[in-house]
Amino acid sequence: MTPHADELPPKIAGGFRERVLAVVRAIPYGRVATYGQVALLAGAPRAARQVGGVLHRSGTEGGLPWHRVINAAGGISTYKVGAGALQEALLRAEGIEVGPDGVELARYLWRPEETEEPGVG
DNA sequence: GTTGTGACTTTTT
DNA sequence: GAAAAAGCCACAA
Repeated sequence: MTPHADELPPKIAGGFRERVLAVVRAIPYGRVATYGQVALLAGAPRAARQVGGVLHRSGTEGGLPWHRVINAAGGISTYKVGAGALQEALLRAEGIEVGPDGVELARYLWRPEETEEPGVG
C-alpha cells in the first residue's frame, strides 16, 4: 500500500533510483545537469547525494549519460571514485568545454523546460 | 528495525 | 571571498 505514491508522476514507476536514471537519460546531448536538479526532477530535491550513489551503483555502463551529471559548482565530483578523468573526457566528447573550474553551468546547464541549444549565446 | 555512509547542497563563521 | 559545519535523503549492512 502506498497511499502517497500517487504524488509522483505515474509515467515513471519504481523507486527513487529508476526516476533518477530516467531523468539522467533525459539530459540532452551537449548538456549537463547538477545532482540537485536531477534529484529535484526525480522528486527528491534534497536527495542530491543519493543521486550520485544511484549512479555509482548503476555503474559506468548501461548507456546512461551519467557523465552529464555534475555538482552545483559545475565541477566534477567523480574524482573521489576515480571516474573524474573519464567523465571529463566524455564531456569533451560531447562538445562541452571543461575548464580548470569544471563546466560553465551558465552555458551548458540543461533546462528541462526549454529546448535551447548549447554554445548559443 | 537500527546504524552508518555518501559521485551533494546550503548556511554560517 | 574562503573555509567549515550542518542538513538532508535514500540505500546497504
